[in-house]
Amino acid sequence: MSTTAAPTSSASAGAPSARERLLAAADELFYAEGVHTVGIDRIIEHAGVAKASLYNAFGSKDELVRAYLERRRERRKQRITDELARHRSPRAKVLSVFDILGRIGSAPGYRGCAFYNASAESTPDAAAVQVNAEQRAWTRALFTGLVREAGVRRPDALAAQLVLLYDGATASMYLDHDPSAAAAAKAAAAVLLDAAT
Amino acid sequence: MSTTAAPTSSASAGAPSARERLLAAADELFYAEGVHTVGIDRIIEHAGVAKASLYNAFGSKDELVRAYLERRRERRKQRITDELARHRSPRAKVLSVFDILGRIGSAPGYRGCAFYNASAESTPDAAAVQVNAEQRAWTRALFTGLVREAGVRRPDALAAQLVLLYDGATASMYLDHDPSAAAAAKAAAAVLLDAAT
DNA sequence: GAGACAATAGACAGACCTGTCTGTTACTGT
DNA sequence: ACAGTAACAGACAGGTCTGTCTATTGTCTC
Repeated sequence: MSTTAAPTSSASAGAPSARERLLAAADELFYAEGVHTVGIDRIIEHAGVAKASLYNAFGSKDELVRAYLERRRERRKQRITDELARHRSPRAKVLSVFDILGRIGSAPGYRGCAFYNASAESTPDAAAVQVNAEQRAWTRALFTGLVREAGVRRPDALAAQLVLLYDGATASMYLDHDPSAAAAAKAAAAVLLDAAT
Repeated sequence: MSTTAAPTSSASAGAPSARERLLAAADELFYAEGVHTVGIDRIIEHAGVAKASLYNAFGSKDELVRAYLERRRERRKQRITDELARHRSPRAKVLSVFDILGRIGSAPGYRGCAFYNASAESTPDAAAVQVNAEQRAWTRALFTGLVREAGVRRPDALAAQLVLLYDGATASMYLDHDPSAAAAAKAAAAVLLDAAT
């Protein structure tokens, strides 16, 4: 016991733990090729870790998928809240979300929404479906709050439309290999916002 | 030879051919559970057909997936062109597309875009990805043409936004189990259309 | 130095998948 | 009546997948 660092996170200056290397490998391979296509063996090989370590740390592949998506979810939330803090008006905050989307979609190796993709590959009871639902609820609540702050009469209705643009931009950037969909979504969001205020 | 009906389609009054029963089973099972989850054995059992008949008719599972998606694609095109013929103005035609979407999303067993879902489960060289790209190009061209008819200055830009709403509504209806997303998309489309004309 | 502990490599079981192949049955046109 | 054809049932091969288990190595604390 004593003050030994927990094995689930890296020691302050040491090499990353097996758990973290597994998460990094999962993040890379699952996103690039899909949670179904990528098998356990490729994950552990890429992480340089024994199979028993994976099952010791996560218990099953499904739980590894959950941890992979949860980490993405936290990252996305952080990125959005950080960006929102840089703007004052609710209008600018809403529009800046689409700027983030554009930067995400321009990154090399972009393959669309990790949550949607993992859900589409899974059975309805899988962890991916749960995490996806959580992420969607968070995004919708975010837009609803911002739109309400902007003084829109019926915030739910406009927020739902902004979510449509958000989802649509995500899909279009991926399937059409065209990050400009985010800018189109931003322009549409501006029109809808102005029409509602 | 002579005037024998081709084995690929049913005789005028006879029972459906093995090929058609396979397509019907594929349409049902692939859409409901995913092209990866559903194996060959379940398809042929559901169709009441021998395995050799499947490989004789389609050659591989991937080609069965292609045929399944191509059929869906034709059905969707037909449904939209039929609906468009019932309206006069380009504006009404555009908006009616979202009415169709709402009816599709309200049907029991709706599970989102068959093309996207199959693509997300497949490797980039799979038939699903090709058919998906074709379907997207068709939809985009449809909107572009209608918007041009409506006299919009830059039809491509508005058409891209309508595609965003189309994709977004498809995703939202599925993931949030809420067909009203189509109505929200229709309302947003009306605002964008009016702002552009 | 000794024991505890975490991680290692890798074999293994059991299930599932695609695709091939053999042999049989039923129908259809001449 | 008979040849040709389509479909049938089902075994089989060869591969992949998840998850378990054994046995070994290295490291850290007392």
